[in-house]
Amino acid sequence: MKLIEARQQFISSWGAFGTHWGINRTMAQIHALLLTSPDPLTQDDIMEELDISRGNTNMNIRELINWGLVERVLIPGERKEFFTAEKDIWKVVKQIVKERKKRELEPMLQLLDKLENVEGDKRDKHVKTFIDTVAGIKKLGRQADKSLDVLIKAEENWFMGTMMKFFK
Amino acid sequence: MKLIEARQQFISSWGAFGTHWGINRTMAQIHALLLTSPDPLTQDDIMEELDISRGNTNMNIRELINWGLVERVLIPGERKEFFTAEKDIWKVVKQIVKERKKRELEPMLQLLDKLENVEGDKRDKHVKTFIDTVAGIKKLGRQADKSLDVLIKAEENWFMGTMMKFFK
DNA sequence: TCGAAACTTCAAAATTTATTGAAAGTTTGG
DNA sequence: CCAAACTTTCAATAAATTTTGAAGTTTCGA
Repeated sequence: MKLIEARQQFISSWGAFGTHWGINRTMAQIHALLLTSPDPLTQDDIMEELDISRGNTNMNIRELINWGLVERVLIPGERKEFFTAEKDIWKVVKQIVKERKKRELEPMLQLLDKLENVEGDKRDKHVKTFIDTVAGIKKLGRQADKSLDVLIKAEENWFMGTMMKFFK
Repeated sequence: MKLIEARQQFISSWGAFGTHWGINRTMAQIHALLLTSPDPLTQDDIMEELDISRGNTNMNIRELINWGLVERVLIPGERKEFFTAEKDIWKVVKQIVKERKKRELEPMLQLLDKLENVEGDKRDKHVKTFIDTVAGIKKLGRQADKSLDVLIKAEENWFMGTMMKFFK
């Protein structure tokens, strides 16, 4: 398979993959493009490669920067801004975990705390089922939260090495 | 907070939560409704509680059954079918991990295997960056795949207990 | 300070995804 | 076997999301 073809397939699959994870297709494709690009690209490069509009490109680059996955690069003597993606996949994973934890897991845990204090008699099976379900999710959620904190701080070699050894 | 209100909030939040994870709102809401329901419900109960159409309800129940999160229950003397959700959250998590691994991670790894065999000279930095990126994702992906296999087979107490102790 | 290049914004349009509801299909009990 | 009760399907519709592109703003060099 030729590079051009392989790269296109990677970009397109990464985009489709992203949509299963609540990330929009274009954002994932821009990320894939930058991940496989040896040098930083300009907004115009990205527009052209992916055949998307200026506005769309701009918005999604900005969003990738918010996620900490892409950064602006200034190239001396160039007026335009260039963009580059973090290539160390372990760092990428940690960054995504960190953001999603903050944006999704933590608010959910806060909500569950509130919901657990529902009024009513636990002898009522409706009340009991509700409280037990919420408590169960909360317990697992808190454990996951702590485990993810460790992952976020860990070095790849240590974390993965230990995981593999540990779980044989 | 009253039960009715708390439950509505739970259902609605679970639905919103689902949309960030590639699960449609209604499917997540039906799941939340069943999770917090002490007894099995019929399709009509679900339609009424969530105020959605018969077709929509039916499709999403079927999808939840495909995911292994909900099952049909036959109640003696009743003509209608009843549905109930697995209440053990650890089992729910394992089931979701198992399905997503199969549906998403495994196909992605297969693709990466193929893409890594791109033609070309590694001294070309475009080729090199592409191969290195793909290889990096693949390596981490394979490790994640194995770790998830362990999780899927594990008991909650063992797994979470070890995680917490281990990572202190 | 000005002008052009670069960047950002956002309302409207296009696309994608979810939902409805009526028709077709099944199952069950008499 | 028939009719009633229930379930499933799917084309049409509605809703949500993404994309566009042109107008507006900022930045930089001369």
